[in-house]
Amino acid sequence: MAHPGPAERPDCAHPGPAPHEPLLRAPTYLVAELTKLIRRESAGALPCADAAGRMRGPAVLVLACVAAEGPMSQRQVSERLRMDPADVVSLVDVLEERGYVERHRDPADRRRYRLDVTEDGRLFLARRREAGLRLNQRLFAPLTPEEMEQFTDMIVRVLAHHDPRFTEHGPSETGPEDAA
Amino acid sequence: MAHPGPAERPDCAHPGPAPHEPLLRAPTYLVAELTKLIRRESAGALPCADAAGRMRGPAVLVLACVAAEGPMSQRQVSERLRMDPADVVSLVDVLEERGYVERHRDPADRRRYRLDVTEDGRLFLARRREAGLRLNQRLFAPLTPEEMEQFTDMIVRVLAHHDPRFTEHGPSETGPEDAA
DNA sequence: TATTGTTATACTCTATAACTATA
DNA sequence: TATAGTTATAGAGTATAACAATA
Repeated sequence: MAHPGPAERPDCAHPGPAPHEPLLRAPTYLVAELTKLIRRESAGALPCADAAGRMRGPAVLVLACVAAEGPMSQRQVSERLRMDPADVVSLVDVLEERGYVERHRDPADRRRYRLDVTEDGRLFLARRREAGLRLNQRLFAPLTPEEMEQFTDMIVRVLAHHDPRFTEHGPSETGPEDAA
Repeated sequence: MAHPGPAERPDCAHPGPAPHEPLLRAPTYLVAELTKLIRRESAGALPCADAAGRMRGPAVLVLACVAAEGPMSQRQVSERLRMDPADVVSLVDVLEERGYVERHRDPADRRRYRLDVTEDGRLFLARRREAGLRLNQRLFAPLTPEEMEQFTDMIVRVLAHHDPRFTEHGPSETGPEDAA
């Protein structure tokens, strides 16, 4: 075929450039597209350290959480990361199998585990973090460092407005209702 | 009051409002959290116009695309929205079933369809768009209009750097490699 | 285009076991 | 003790979205 252009649209010469205008300014659409871009660019760019290719986003998140906040229970992980407790189970399974965390029963409350990061876990996390920095540089190359700062600040502010996890000083009493 | 706030634990150093610092500044993590927030806030806030609850994100996207850029083929839709052609099929099925678009064979090339939006389709889109605006106001309440503008601009710039669909004047020859 | 199937993620529901509080 | 209520984990199952293989 000669060209894949629209047959009967003389005013639209180019085959597939930009998505339609109204969407181009819809923040939720843009965030969704950005997420898809991140997914595409992340593929293969981050160490997964697993023949089966596990150790993806959520698993790394759990590992980072335990590494940063010290020994904690699975319940606490699920609260910090706002993940479903049911999903944390299998993620910790993977981490434990890889030797990145260890499950010990908490003697104070034997219902819960005490998750401990291993040295291997910290090593993996360090490698992953470095790869993440390179990825970010590539991903957000068009933004100046100041803009990058503004960008993350704005997201944190939006998140904090709806989610007490992102407030500076712990869960506050003010919520989304204030400005709604 | 159903705040899923972290449980107060006297034996834990700081019972833990905010996720750990390194993550708090990682843009890709923040974007992922923002996406989850959008999902949560969107639930029930947008008209789905379907007993089965279809007409979700992707279907509306396809409808908006056809509505904004005029009659086009499914292949063109998949290119504009960077969706898998296989997924466009079932989305158009839903839209057709709802009476929002019509499939006509393109007389110029009978292999492809010519998708046309119906009046019902435009009506639904208008309602949906209005609900979307209200949702955005609630979602991004902490940002000033200027910041909102900067925010969307920055995302578009980042997207354009990796994806020719988002360049102003159609697919250009310059790509991510230029500044990488 | 269409069909079929796979995978990742997020969420729902239920079950079991261990804890807490109280009579 | 006994009883009831709560919490931590586990497991099965569902829904959406992205994607691969093939007709």
